[in-house]
This record gives sequence, C-alpha cells and structure tokens, in this order.
Amino acid sequence: MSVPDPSRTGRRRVTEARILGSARELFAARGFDRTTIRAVASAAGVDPALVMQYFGSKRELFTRAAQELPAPPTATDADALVDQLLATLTRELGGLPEGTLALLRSMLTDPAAADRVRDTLGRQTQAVAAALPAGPDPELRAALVVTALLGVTVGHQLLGLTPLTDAPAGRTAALLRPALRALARPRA
Amino acid sequence: MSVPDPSRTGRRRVTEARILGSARELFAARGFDRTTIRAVASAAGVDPALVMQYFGSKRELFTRAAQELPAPPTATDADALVDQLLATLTRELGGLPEGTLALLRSMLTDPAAADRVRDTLGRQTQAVAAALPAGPDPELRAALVVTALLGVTVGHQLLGLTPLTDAPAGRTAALLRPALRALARPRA
DNA sequence: GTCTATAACATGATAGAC
DNA sequence: GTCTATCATGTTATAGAC
Repeated sequence: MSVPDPSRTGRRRVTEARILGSARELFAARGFDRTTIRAVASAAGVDPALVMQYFGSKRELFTRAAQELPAPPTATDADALVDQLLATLTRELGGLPEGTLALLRSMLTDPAAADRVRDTLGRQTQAVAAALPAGPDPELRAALVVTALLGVTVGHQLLGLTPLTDAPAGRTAALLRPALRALARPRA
Repeated sequence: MSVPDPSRTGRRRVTEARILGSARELFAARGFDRTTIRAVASAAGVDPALVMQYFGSKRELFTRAAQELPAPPTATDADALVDQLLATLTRELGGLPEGTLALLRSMLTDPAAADRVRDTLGRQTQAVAAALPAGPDPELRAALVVTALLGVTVGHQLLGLTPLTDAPAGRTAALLRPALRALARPRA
C-alpha cells in the first residue's frame, strides 16, 4: 500500500499524456474559450472528472498544454541571423507543435496567452536586436522582423491563406530573405 | 397611430447607435466569446432585452459591429504600391476603427470572423499581386506583403508590443519601405 | 482510482406584464 | 415600446458511490 505500484503510476502517466494530447489538439483548433473539459475528456476517451482530477482546472490544463514559440536566434551577424530566422520559419510552416498553435490561437482573446506570447516575442526581439548590425532603432527593426514573421506564420497556420499554404516553405523563405536583409541592414 | 412618430424613430436610431458603439468597444477589447449581451447593454445604459429587440441575436450584433479592413490598394506600379501600403499602415497604427479591431480580435477564434478576414486579405492580395511588377510567384509575394503588414498591425494594435507602440508610425513605415520594395521586386 | 450525480453559476434567448 | 421574470442550456467544479 505504501509502496507505489509502478504499473499504476505508468498507466496514470499514459492517461495524463493522452488527455494532454487531446487538449493540445482542441485548444489549437478552437482556442481556450471554445474548448470544454467535456470535449477534451471525450476526445481522450476518459471521464470529464478525471481531467479535473489530474489537472485541477481548465486554466491549469491550458497552461500545461500550451507550448512556447521556438527559442530566439543566437546568431551574431546579420546574414547568419536572417538564415537562422528563415530556417526557423521554414520549420514552422512545415507544421507547428500543437501546443504552440494552441498558444497562438488564443493570443488575441485570452489575456494569459497574450502575456506568454508577448513575453516570448519580447525575448525574440531582444535576441534579434542584439544580432543586428549597428544602425538606428535596433529594437524597432528587430520587432518589425519578428512581427512580420509572426504575420506570415499566422496567415499560413491559423488563417490558412491559400497563396501561403499552396507554396513550398522553401520558396516562401527565399522570397522573404531580401526583405529581412533590408530590415536588418537599412541603408540609412 | 398609423403615422410613425419621427422623434421616436430618431430616438430609436440614437439608442441603436449607442448600443452598436458599446458593442464595438467590447468586441474590440475582448472578442466575440467573452463579450456578453448583458455587458453590452450595461455599457450602453439599456436593458439587455432591448439589445435583442434591436439586433435579434448576439451573432447579428457582432456582424453589424464588425468592420472590414481598409480597402485594397489601387496603385499600378511597384513604388506607388509600396507608398500606398505604407500610408495605409501609418493610418492603421494611428488607430484602427473599433469595428475593425473587433474583427481582428476575433479572427483566430471565431470562424465567422476568420472568414471575413480571409476574404478581405484575399482581395488585398489580389490587388497587390495585380500591381506588382512582373516576376515569379506574384500571388505569393503579394500574400507575404499583406501578411507581414498584418503581423505588424497585430503586434502593435492587439498585442501592444512596446517597441512598436513606442515608435512613431512614420519611423516604422520608413524602416519597412525597403523591405516591402525587396518583396515587390525580387532580383531573381 | 474511476465515474455518476449534482451543485453553483452564467449565458443567450423568450414570454408576457406594464 | 420597455423591462421583469424566466427558460433552457452549457459551463466548471465538487461530493460521494462503487
């Protein structure tokens, strides 16, 4: 009794992971508000009360289901930075983790999600600004780089704009390269 | 009795406009799901039943409160196009109509809002593509222009990223100009 | 440990009094 | 025409049976 049963713990972990997976899917598809505990439980094939038992609250479930955006770039010169950003974008356009989609999906309507996204974008902006060659308004230029890429990602992954979804990710990245370079190294 | 009283019709129109204004504010701030008929009525200083009386349903109220994004550009050459897009952006960063904010705020979580935004962005993309100088993938390049600007607008107006909100709109537009030019006229 | 039953509440919408 | 009262529904969360 006092010794925990490994197989039971294992089962619990498996069930918890399955619930988390269903939660990620639904949060990614419908956002925080329109996703119900009932729907998550049903998708995971468990009782709604079990979801509460494991995660305590819908908010807690969302917090654990949501995943941050990719880590900020680490490059130190402009060209490497642009390459790194485009490599990240290419990966993102190939498919973002559902936990990340969940966070992005809710960022405009859920303040908690907005805070997390703001945080991550702020960090990304700082990292980009640090790698930018000398020039005016490094932080603003970095923020423009980050938000422009965010717009492309949102248009592709969340709005499903056909010109973007139809194009191969590599082509998109190639077309963006000179634009990002222009932001990274303004001639003034 | 059979003759409508002008002053009453006028009062009704005034009240309706006040309700619509409150609805725009709340939809813009919280999105469709988190805005309640009760909250709209309270903000407008009327009874919730009156809102239903005038607009029939919450969905109908939202439909009438939401306003499309600015009209697509009409320029026919690349430089004029970029100037026009940046002028529009500058105006947007100065402050978007609340009905438009309402639409954008809900575009990731409300399918009806998503449809309207997709529609408008699609039209914008077509218009930009038509004005683009000859080159490969005009539609894709146009979509990248449109989504990049959308990202900047969202980052500024809805997420409130400080590097963007702190910068004068003209500075932002100036930094974006070479980037948009690079998208408009790829060297390949 | 798991699930049934239900509490406690908020919402959109409606019916009917005044 | 306006508002009170209420309905029907759906939500998170909890208590307790098995």
